[in-house]
Amino acid sequence: MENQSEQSPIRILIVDDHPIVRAGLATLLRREPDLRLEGGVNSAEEALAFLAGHAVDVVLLDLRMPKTTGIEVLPMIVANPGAPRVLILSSFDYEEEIYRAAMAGARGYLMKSAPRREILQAVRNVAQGGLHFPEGIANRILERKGRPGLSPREQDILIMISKGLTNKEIGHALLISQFTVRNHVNHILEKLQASDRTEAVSIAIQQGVIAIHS
Amino acid sequence: MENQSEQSPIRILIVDDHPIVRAGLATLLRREPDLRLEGGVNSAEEALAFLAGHAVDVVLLDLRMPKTTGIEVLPMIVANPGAPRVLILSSFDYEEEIYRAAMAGARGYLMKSAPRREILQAVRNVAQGGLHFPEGIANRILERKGRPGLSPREQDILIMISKGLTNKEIGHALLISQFTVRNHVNHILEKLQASDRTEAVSIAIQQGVIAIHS
DNA sequence: GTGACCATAGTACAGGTGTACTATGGAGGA
DNA sequence: TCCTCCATAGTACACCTGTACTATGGTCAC
Repeated sequence: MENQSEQSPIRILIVDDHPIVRAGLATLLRREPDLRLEGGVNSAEEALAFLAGHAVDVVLLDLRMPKTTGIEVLPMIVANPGAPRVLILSSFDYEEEIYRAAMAGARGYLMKSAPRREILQAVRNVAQGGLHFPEGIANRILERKGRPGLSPREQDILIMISKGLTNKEIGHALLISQFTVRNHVNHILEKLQASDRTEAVSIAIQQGVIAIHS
Repeated sequence: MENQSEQSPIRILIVDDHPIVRAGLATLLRREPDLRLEGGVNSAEEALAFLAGHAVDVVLLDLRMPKTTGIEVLPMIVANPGAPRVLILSSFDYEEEIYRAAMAGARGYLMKSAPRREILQAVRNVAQGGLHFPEGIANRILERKGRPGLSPREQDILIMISKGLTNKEIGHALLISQFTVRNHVNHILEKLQASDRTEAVSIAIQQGVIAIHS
């Protein structure tokens, strides 16, 4: 595990549902003698199947994919000892997403808009056991660590708020009192530092706390 | 303008701030004998500069870019006669974005997750003067055509709503009465078919009517 | 110039929201 | 055990919101 470039190459799997991105990464990685692209798949399911049959050092994982998302397979990939290191590739820097990825065992986080040089550096860095989280993001994660996250109940309620339901309607739907709902709402406002339910939804979508429903 | 593949190749410019995506597209396009990649730039400004000095048939344009966005340069690219055809490349299918791109003169709209085959087909289609909007999207645009869009004033107010301001605060900031603000809000709710201001923000972010502020 | 839309301003009222409290019971960590 | 967090439930009150109206003046297209 010292100088990989003169020993065995770093074996890489790309997991991304965008053919263009897979092709771009493949082109980039193939130029490097110390890196070997073992495969590219377009879903979380295929990634698990591939990993069952191939030895891989680093998985480049897209977070936003149809069906099973990157954040969902991440724990399954890194679970057993000797598992590949996972480097997240994302289009966004939604804090919540980065935070969850870090907590779920990702070894690094890269924006797809990163320059080629940084991508190669991150792959090598992660392969050698390092962590690669971009400048500033680490700080933001630490900031967030102090603040508590939303509880499951609070998340449920926030999603219903984003759909325009009133406290009374939410209480009815969840079979709890509207007063309880109001308490949860107040906690949500505190935690997100929002001044009202509308700003809370805005912040939550922005931070990736709740998904943008289509 | 008949059979391009046996005459001059289709000249292409890629405008995208993601190096990986540019590399992937370049790899894809270079394999095709009837397509010629003239260049790849990473911002709207560079695109205009490039187009001033090079003849190009098709521009592959990313909508989401830092500084000037794709939607902003689009009119500048297609303005003069003999201008290249523009094919939008987006990561999303936000209706509002597609609609605005179509209205601003784009000849096609592609998701980055589209298969390679479809991308090549779209490029050739657009180069020959055709339109390439994916299934379903055309219908959704037509549906939307019936509905009026938000007026500039309404957009201003919606953005302030998303930041948690009350009607009174918005009125004060915009130097108008809170009653006027309330009227605008009601029009926003009608137009977006939202049940309250919170759902309006949720819908607006989802549709790309207002940006996700960072 | 007539109609359509936009931006402005107002009134009246029912009902929802946010704040500030108190309170209980369960789960889990130190 | 004690403390914290979570989920639950309630009261009281000031204020905000959404609805339903009316109304005026400007712009722009037909």
